[in-house]
Amino acid sequence: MTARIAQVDLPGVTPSRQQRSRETTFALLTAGAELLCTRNLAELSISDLCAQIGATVGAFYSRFDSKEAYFNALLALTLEGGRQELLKLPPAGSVHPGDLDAQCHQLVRGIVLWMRRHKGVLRAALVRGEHGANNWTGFKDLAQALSQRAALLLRPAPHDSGAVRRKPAATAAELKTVAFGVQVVLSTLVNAILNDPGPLSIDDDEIAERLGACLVLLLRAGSDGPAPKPRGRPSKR
Amino acid sequence: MTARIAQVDLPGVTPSRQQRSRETTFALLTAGAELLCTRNLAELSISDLCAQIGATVGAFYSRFDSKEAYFNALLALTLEGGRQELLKLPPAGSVHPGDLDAQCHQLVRGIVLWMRRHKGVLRAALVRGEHGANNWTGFKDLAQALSQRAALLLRPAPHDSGAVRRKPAATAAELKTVAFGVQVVLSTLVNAILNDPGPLSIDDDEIAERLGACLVLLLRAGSDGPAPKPRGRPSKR
DNA sequence: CAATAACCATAATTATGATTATGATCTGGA
DNA sequence: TCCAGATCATAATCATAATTATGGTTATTG
Repeated sequence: MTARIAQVDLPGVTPSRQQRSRETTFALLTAGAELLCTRNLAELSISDLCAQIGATVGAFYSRFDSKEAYFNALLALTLEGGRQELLKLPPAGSVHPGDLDAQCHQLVRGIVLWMRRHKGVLRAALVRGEHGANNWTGFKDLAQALSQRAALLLRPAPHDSGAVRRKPAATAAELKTVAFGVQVVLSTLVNAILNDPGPLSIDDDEIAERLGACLVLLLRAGSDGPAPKPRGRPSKR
Repeated sequence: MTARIAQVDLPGVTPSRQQRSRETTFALLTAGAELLCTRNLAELSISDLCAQIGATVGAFYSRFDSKEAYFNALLALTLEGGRQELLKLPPAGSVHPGDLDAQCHQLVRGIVLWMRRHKGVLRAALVRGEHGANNWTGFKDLAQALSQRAALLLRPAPHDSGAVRRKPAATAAELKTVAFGVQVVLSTLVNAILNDPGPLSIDDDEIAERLGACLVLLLRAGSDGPAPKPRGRPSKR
């Protein structure tokens, strides 16, 4: 999404055969991402969008099959960028146990920075009610990938330090703890983008601090202590 | 919202002068809450809504000024009910320090149960992009009230046990910690309602367990240890 | 430098659903 | 019981914005 005015090959997007159309396609996508910081998807009319870049609806429909296809493309590109960027966090593959704290903070901070940069598209996508699941699965995939990433924080890669004090593989319970931690972190950020309930907003650096710390607490509590004391009957999932 | 077919006096709602209309008003509100579990607000057409209860659009518009007024009323009633219900949680006003754990769990569980029961309206309200702030402020108020409530958990009411080991009033830092904890809990639940990202959904009892435990961790960490170690420059707010 | 296909602008068309107009039918108080 | 509202049903409006139709303009290619 940054600078590559390269081909965009996605369903519902007419492939460009000339440089000109590649540019309008790109311009439309970029302008949309920008405008979605203000309006939501329903409020973003095709003609507004086109006016923004000095084009007309005719141009739009010669590039995209429909408004939905357009937004799907925009979202797909955004998420793909996110995958690229986030899955290299935290940078170091193997860490010393003591680094858990720093690594968590770094991971969360990376997520926050990415989300800030894509507020508009993310909000629009998250708000889009029901419809085809095509939409939300992309998020789930990303979240799951992040979860796996975070699991590595807890249990460094098997071939790591010589010490063999812990089993190399994380237990199922630990995996669930990690997944829940990621759910909490992402949910808080998503809600900050959607509703900004306060006290901390997505643009406060402190939100990254606190969520990082929160993740540390959850991971630690889940890995040494027993599972959070069960009450009531067992739940599903 | 439960059984009182009493007057509903809200802006945009025409006051009923006959029993009949009181009933249709109530039926419309109830049916809307139900239908919103499936569709979102945009997908809920007035005629669908009316068909649902065997009425027609004429009836609707003789009760409500507009669709927006209708939903505002629905939301207002829902939130009012929430205030009534949630602000009596946790039941005991004064608690022993050791009860923090149990109280947190109870508070969170209460919130979860309430949210489950109002999924539809809550989702619709949360999804409603931008527009007049009339909407979201209701939530903020509730969240803030909950926050104060939670603050009491941390620091029991001043006139409590004879022991004077802690200052009776919570520090500003502690209040912020509490507010953040509430933000995390509510955000996770809101996102569970909106997007159900997993692993835990709003209908899993385990989500209440884990969030309760999470709240405990956050409160404890914030009240004894120093604030989460600051890195980078200080943030706003 | 044509000729042909891409590309795009303009001006309809269409679909949807909220809102209103109009007149019947009901209700509660006298 | 009877009637003046109150309430509701039906059938138009209206507004909005997505989508299409049509034809002109621009780029590639032989």
